[in-house]
Amino acid sequence: MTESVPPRSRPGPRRGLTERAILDAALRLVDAGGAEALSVRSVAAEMGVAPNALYTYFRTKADLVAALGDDLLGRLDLDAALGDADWRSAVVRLAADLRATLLAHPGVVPLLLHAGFAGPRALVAGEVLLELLSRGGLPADDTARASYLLQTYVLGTVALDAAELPPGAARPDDAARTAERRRALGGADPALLPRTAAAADVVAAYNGDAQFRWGLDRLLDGL
Amino acid sequence: MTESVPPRSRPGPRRGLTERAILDAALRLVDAGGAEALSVRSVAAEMGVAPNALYTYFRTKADLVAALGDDLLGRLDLDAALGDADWRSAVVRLAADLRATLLAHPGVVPLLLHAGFAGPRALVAGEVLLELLSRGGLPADDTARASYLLQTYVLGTVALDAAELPPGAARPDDAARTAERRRALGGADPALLPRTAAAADVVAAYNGDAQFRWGLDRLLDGL
DNA sequence: ACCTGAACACCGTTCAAGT
DNA sequence: ACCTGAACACCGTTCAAGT
Repeated sequence: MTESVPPRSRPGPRRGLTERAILDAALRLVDAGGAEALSVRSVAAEMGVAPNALYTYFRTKADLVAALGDDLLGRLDLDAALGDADWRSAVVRLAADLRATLLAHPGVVPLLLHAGFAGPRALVAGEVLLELLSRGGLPADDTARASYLLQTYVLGTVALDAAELPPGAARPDDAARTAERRRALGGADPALLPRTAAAADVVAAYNGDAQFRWGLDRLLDGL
Repeated sequence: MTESVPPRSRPGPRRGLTERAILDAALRLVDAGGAEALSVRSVAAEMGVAPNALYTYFRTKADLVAALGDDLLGRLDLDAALGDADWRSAVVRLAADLRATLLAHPGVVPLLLHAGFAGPRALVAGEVLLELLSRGGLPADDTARASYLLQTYVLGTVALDAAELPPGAARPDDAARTAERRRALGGADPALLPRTAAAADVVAAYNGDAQFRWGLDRLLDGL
């Protein structure tokens, strides 16, 4: 009998290969294996296409990474923050949302930090933060600087937390966090670093979210 | 006439290839070409040895990167901070030193963020920060959390700033910063992002260091 | 317009061998 | 102990060609 069409491996368009599907596949890979599991070739393999097929949708790998990061920022619930009558709790809500969204995909964090926050979704989120702060009645210049301050705080926190999260693993509980912090102290002699040894217990005893909100409150108190 | 020893390309030990020299070469490459200019092979080429020669000194590239980051933290002037009679100005001094040290080598920043701050030099610097904060008379638990807060702030600031610094270029002045911020807004319609457009001018009008110290002061006020 | 195959100049790392 | 040469399984990207 004559061969019918070979399953699917000839040139030409395919439905199913879209920008959206590529970003979903990329996020899946990063979630499973961390930032270094993301390559043009691994994404292509995940989608069952030739590596260079992706260049129809993204000009370079850097563009793909930027789009992946911005896509994540597009998932923030900006309306929820804008709808909060109290400006300060609205800011806390937005900051916590950003933190949770990024830590749900810790492998993306180093990619995002390297790429910067210049995508369209990032700009919109920044605009919302400025709106919320302006409701607080700060002097105009302070609003701009406070926005920058808040962004750096959230990013710094997320960066440090994400660096501790091994790819593909479940979020560690408090006990695991404590163990990890102690491990990070490594072979260092606790007698030489008495305050560090003590602080590791204190910080680890709070879960990351409580620690995050404590710092956020201190920061808002200073404004 | 008979050939004397070929210049130097045979197996066997060489003086000049040391951990220190490797880190210096690596830093030179990162300074010149950014984080992606750092490869095991590029460092080896810079030193005139075979790529695998480096594996005598570092088990993996990740180990080399971690050592590079920690080496930078070892350049902090901890004694200057400890010698400052006023605890608050000592903290500001240490934070500014850290920021300046990292931004002097912006290409290292993404590497450092990914690797975390778990090296011996990082631990010692953290210990000093805790010491300074404890002089401030905070409750013991707050000292630990304030230390974490300060670290995240400095890191976040540096990460955002470093993402804007092109590798190999001179530190941009205020005019260049303003132009860059406007460019980052890209094709975005300023009418849709009115507050962002206004804030870009405000933030860029301050140099990064003044902005950094403003945030640091707000933060310390909240403690 | 959208995809494939083949190729280019790279990677990090390992292994056997030389000094 | 310290280095080289050669090889392995990878990269991102480009180019010509097929539908």
